[in-house]
Amino acid sequence: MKALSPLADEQHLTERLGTTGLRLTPQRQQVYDVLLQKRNHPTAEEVFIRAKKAMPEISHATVYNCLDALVKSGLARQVQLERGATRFCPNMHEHGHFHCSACGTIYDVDLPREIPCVAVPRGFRAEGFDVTIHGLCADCAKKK
Amino acid sequence: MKALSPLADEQHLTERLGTTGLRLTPQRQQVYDVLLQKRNHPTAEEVFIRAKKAMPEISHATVYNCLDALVKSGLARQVQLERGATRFCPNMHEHGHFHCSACGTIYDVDLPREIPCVAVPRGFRAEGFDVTIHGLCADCAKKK
DNA sequence: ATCCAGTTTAGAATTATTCTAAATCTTGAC
DNA sequence: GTCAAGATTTAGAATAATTCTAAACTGGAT
Repeated sequence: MKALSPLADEQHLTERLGTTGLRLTPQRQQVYDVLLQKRNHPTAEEVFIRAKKAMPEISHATVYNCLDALVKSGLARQVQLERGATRFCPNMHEHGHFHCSACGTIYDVDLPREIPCVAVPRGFRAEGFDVTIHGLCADCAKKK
Repeated sequence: MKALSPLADEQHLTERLGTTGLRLTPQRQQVYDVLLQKRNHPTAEEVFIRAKKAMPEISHATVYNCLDALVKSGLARQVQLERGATRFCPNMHEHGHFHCSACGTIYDVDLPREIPCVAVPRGFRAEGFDVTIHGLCADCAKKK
């Protein structure tokens, strides 16, 4: 019998990965455990360092691969929109962004007039917010 | 008399930059014009390439500097949260993120139960959304 | 046993961003 | 006007983040 991960529910992992045709591997389990163990929104590099402690042979590329696998199968989120270069926008009116997950294009979208108030923790001072919607743009939705 | 930028309102630029103690320079004006001319959420590299056409001696570092200046003085937004490494989060419950602009820490925050519907353009298929609030966390707000 | 697709590995390559030091420009004080 | 201080720009080096590559490994299906 394999040692069960103390954190990740193996069955759940296998199931979720399965939905995207991906396998549960020790590395993916390890990376997932790292995310669960300390929920401080680590970077890929931090995940790599922490995963390496338990699994010294794990490589950089594998951590990226595992993170992709987790994100694709809905087990983790990228806090940032996408990897790669930062994008800029001169539209300072209140608006949100729509990010097409197929072609990567970003569109401005209107936000509803009524913005509900988000409760921030005591002592926090909110200055603004960003809303990003992800999905498929019209062109990519048609092609599917 | 200096050639007036066809797009950027020089007075407005000077004013906004001034609020953060920054000067209006030809490079900043150029970078701002590039953003205004084609609003396709370009990366810094794209801005560099386009700015170079009108101002061949402009350097990479200057483009980054100008973009920073524009963002700091509220003339442009970074579509992504912050530059640098992408962060990951295993919390798949509906929640938003609070990003402290002073220390960079990211906190999970609850979203209101009532999420107003955002109208996406016809044919677009929305799959999910992200909300990020920026401001100061309690610790950093106290220090100010 | 063999094949196949998926996965991992080390390390190279590429891309994105920041840093450095010198040169240039502005502004305000004299 | 002249000068010093500080801000800004520049080219290019340095660093950081991410992706790519080719070879080796794995586990399940034939």
